[in-house]
Amino acid sequence: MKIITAVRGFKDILPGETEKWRFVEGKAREIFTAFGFREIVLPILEKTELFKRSIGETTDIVEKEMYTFTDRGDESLTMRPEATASIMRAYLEHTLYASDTLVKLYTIGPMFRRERPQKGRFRQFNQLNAELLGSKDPRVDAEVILMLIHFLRGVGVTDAQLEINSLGCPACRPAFREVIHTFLAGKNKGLCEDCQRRLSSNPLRVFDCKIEGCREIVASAPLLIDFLCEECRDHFNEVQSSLRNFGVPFAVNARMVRGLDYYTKTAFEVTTGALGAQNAIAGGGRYDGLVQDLGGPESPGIGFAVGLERLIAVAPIPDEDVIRRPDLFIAALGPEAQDYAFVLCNRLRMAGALVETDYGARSLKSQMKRSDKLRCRYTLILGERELQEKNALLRDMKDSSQQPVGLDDAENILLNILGR
RNA sequence: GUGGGUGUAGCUCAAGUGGUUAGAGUGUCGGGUUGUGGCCCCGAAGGUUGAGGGUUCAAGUCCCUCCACUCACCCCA
Repeated sequence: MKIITAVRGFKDILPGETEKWRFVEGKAREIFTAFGFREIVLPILEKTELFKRSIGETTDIVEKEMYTFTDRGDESLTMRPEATASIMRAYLEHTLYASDTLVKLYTIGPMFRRERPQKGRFRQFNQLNAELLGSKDPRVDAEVILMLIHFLRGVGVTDAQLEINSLGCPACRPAFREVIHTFLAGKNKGLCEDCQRRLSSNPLRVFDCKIEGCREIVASAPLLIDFLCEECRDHFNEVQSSLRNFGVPFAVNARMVRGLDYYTKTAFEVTTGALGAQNAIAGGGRYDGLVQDLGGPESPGIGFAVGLERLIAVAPIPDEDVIRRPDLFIAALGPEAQDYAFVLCNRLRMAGALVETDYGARSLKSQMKRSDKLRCRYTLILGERELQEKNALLRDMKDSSQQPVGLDDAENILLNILGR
């Protein structure tokens, strides 16, 4: 019979990997907490309308990547493709803005997008999101970015590149769209097919094209940051000076755009060379109009998302740092010793020690081999002779030395040796 | 959605232009040696060669279809 496999693009995270995930999540909680962020846990399923309104009807995510279905009550539901929309929904639904003007939230969990799987891209993937609502101070932008960089360093990622840009606001962006559209329309023959299409749908996207011909044209194109309104320009400058004050290295990439419509002003991306084409491990930006678009009060916000699969793929986390080695292996020979081992093993576990044993009545050789493989610190050898003499041999795996342990108070002696 | 690459044991890979019973290393299990594990030696289990069809006396090998994985486009974290 053929076994059932996981759905395409959906991955199991196996022991050996899970420890790294817990390590990264722990680091995030520790650092985000220090910056005053509180955790929020959100549902995976939302009304489809939420994503259409926030991400944008004509974005790729909404147009062709969402897992959308009609449930038994004839309601259109969608498995969230990102977290910001849900956070905004909860923010409004529970009027979180009423209790404090500044709301800082983070969340960790799976997102779903039906794309073709590829290196660093899955249909279910996990994101770490942080959002700060209620301030449009540019120093807040820098602070959020600082927190992100600090976190990445905390998990060992030090060679990542931070790029920032300003996407303008409803005051200056439409005018620039006209400028760029006019500019490109005159040279549209040199553009690739995709970019010809983008010309009408979203001209700003042409800046992001990797095709040589398009890049050449774009190289001489006017840039949005040269057309920013005064407010946006000042904001962007202050974000940059704040980042410099913090000593956060960055580069301005005037061609960076984002795939979600709600971004305004500051946008940023963290990339690494080790991931192939999917080189962004984190991205985010400001979204000053989003809450209002969803029917709420004026609440400027900024946030980012970290792709955890990608981060864990590049973060240098050695196994030794995160996987707990067993303290002790009890090798028992014969039924009586096994009975004894069963009791001792579990008593030690209840006292907090990580203890392994073998139940198969197998040879000492086999049991020692397993002890080695599990990299147990100590091995306790317990045979009939030892039972009669009321002791057992405790072998230190590091230096091969061994010492007898009295059986009458083996539990205490062992806990003492194991440092528990 | 569009291309390219790859599918043989749990894992990494072999099997000249089709040709006996599809092999090896590693891992697993058992045994020998060892002062009681590591090193070494012996043995065993483990395969519908991704699936289905076709060509042929004969298919892991050639052809077709499908599937999966993978990389890239696209998009994004």
